[in-house]
Amino acid sequence: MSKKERELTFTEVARRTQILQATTATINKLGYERTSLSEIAKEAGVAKSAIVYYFGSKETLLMSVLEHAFGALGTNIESAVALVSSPGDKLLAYARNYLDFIDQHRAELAAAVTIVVAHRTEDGKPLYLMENEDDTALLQSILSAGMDEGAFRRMPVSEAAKICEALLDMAITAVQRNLDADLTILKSELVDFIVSGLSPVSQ
Amino acid sequence: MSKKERELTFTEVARRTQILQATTATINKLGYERTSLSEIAKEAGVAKSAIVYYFGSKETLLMSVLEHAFGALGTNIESAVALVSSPGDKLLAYARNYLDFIDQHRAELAAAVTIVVAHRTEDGKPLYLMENEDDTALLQSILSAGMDEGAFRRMPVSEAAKICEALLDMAITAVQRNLDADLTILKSELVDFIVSGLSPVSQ
DNA sequence: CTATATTTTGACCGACCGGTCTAATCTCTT
DNA sequence: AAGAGATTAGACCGGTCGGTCAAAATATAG
Repeated sequence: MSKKERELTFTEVARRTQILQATTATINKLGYERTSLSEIAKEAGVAKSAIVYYFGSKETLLMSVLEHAFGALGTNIESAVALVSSPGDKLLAYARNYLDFIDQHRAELAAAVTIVVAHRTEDGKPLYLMENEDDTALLQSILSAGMDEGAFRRMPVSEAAKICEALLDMAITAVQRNLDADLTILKSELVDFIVSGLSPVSQ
Repeated sequence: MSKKERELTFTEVARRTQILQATTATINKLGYERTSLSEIAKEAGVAKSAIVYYFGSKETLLMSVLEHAFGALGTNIESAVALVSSPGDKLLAYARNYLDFIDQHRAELAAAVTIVVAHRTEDGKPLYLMENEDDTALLQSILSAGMDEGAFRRMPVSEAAKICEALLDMAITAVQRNLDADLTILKSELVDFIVSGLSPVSQ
């Protein structure tokens, strides 16, 4: 029963989940810089070497937190967008699901964004400066289709997508500031501003 | 001729300027995490202890970089806004000066924002999560006046100001990604989006 | 020139980091 | 029960960090 044969043993899954959750909690409690392997181990109630045993390195652990959080967010949005057909509705579904998901998964996303903002790759670059076009592919296709059929005003699709993402991400920043923040007003105003900013009849 | 009597000796000003510039250069070259006192000293061509001699601590040095960059930005915007009278014109002056200043002081602002995003205070909180309402006081007053006279649509002033700031800050992120980035399109689209998003006749 | 204050340096310190290693323990299979 | 592999804990390592310190170098003043 070696590790190679069985992909995931019971204890392995349990420990990994436990450590991932402890990592999220530690990041939200202490911030990125103070989140050392020792602190995560203390939070999880295991030895520091247990973390390395299950994740190989701190880097891998942090990337696992990212995959967990953003993977769920992406899946959620994709299925929500697929339920409607017009670009206007798709954009609304995208924005509202994005914001609602943040609202409902505060700890995971706050920790994930803390990592994205603070973690550096070997060459010293933070992850948030390395986003590629693929990350906004769905949004870009919605915007592009909407501009073609006149639902949105004409503007460079790449810039429009970045603007929408930047606005939606404001909700995560708000949660980072205060995990219990009331997002009601912000969510509503962000959706309104995006719609208004893309409106073809404005001015 | 003690330091207490004379506020700023000649060599003191020169060394401080030299070290501040070396700090900016090192941050943009190596990123925040690798910017140690040793690296800054190497870049400046002085001993590590000379930095501590002139700035007291790394923390104070980094805060000095911030004051230098954001102080100049704030002054610039304030005088530009004061030149026009209508809220619509003031908002345009605010946005365009903000973006042009970024365009023309890329190194200083990229380094400053890198610090704001990555540096942690004693309690582990990053500076960008500690912005207070005062930072957007001017913008809020412009937006408030514009809503009162119907130049902008009605919406919560605090949220509107945060949204505008977030959009304008996209230009700094672009510069952080690439110090030589062409900001022409982004600047223009950001101004358009802000105007469009605040337009009272949209929908 | 001498003495006094300022500036500069490099060796050094304690703390903490991510990660390794070894030995002990636990959990199965037989 | 026994042996094998999986799991755990804790001591330990090399390296880097921010910062200190005492001495050396440099200027300034009388």
